[in-house]
Amino acid sequence: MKIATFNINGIKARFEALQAWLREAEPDVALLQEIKSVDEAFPRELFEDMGYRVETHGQKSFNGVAILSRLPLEDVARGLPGDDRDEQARWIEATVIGDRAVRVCGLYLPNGNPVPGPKYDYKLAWMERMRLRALDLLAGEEPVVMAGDYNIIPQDMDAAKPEAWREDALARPESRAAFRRILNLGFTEAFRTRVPEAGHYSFWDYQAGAWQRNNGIRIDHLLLSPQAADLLREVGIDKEIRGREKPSDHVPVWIDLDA
DNA sequence: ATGGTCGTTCCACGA
Repeated sequence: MKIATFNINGIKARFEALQAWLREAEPDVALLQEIKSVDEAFPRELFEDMGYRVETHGQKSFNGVAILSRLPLEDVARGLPGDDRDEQARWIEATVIGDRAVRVCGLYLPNGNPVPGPKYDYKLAWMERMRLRALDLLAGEEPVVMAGDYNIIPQDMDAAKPEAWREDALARPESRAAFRRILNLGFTEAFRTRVPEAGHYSFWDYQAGAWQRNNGIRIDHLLLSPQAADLLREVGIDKEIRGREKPSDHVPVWIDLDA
């Protein structure tokens, strides 16, 4: 079961590039972030015609997450529990029925800038809510994959210029600690556990020729429950996508599970 | 050393 996460930065601007990547990469499951679309405006037929089931959790203009799956989905749930007043569309879950059933969570974690401020407070509060949801999911003792745009640079080795991110919400010690609190529950960060070297990124800013200078950061992650980590076969980042016409500023990150 | 770019929606904001 190949599962990918991809922040597409707007479905209207990206559907052609997304279709091209799906045809080549052939993921069984694609967890999308920043669809920037309400559910009714998402061009679901384009993907259904390619054999994908489509589940969206959108909102107008900003945020929005989706699941594309060519395997059956069960028990779709929308929204991160823990705050009924939170109207931002950043979390979607479903159970994918492959050789094994895998619970997948697609997430778009708040950016949190500027620091300090209400957006940073929201980020940290959101991460605590995510930690509680992760704890619940672990109790099921089943394969769980939580994947998406975490807006977290886990370590300095995950940035080409770590000093440039020192005061940024993506790299602040409190942000990194909140990320580790989730990992420390017993999750495995799939890419880092298989690739120990620095210099692998998933995002390059549109500005200042970041791509051309390889000034990137690694902020898109897949976290595996112990039962999912047992099934891990392979990891990858589809870096070359970033060099194409009309790219997202993120590229797909994926895993292959024996499931 | 600095500024720089997109996407969506509407003429600004978020990243």
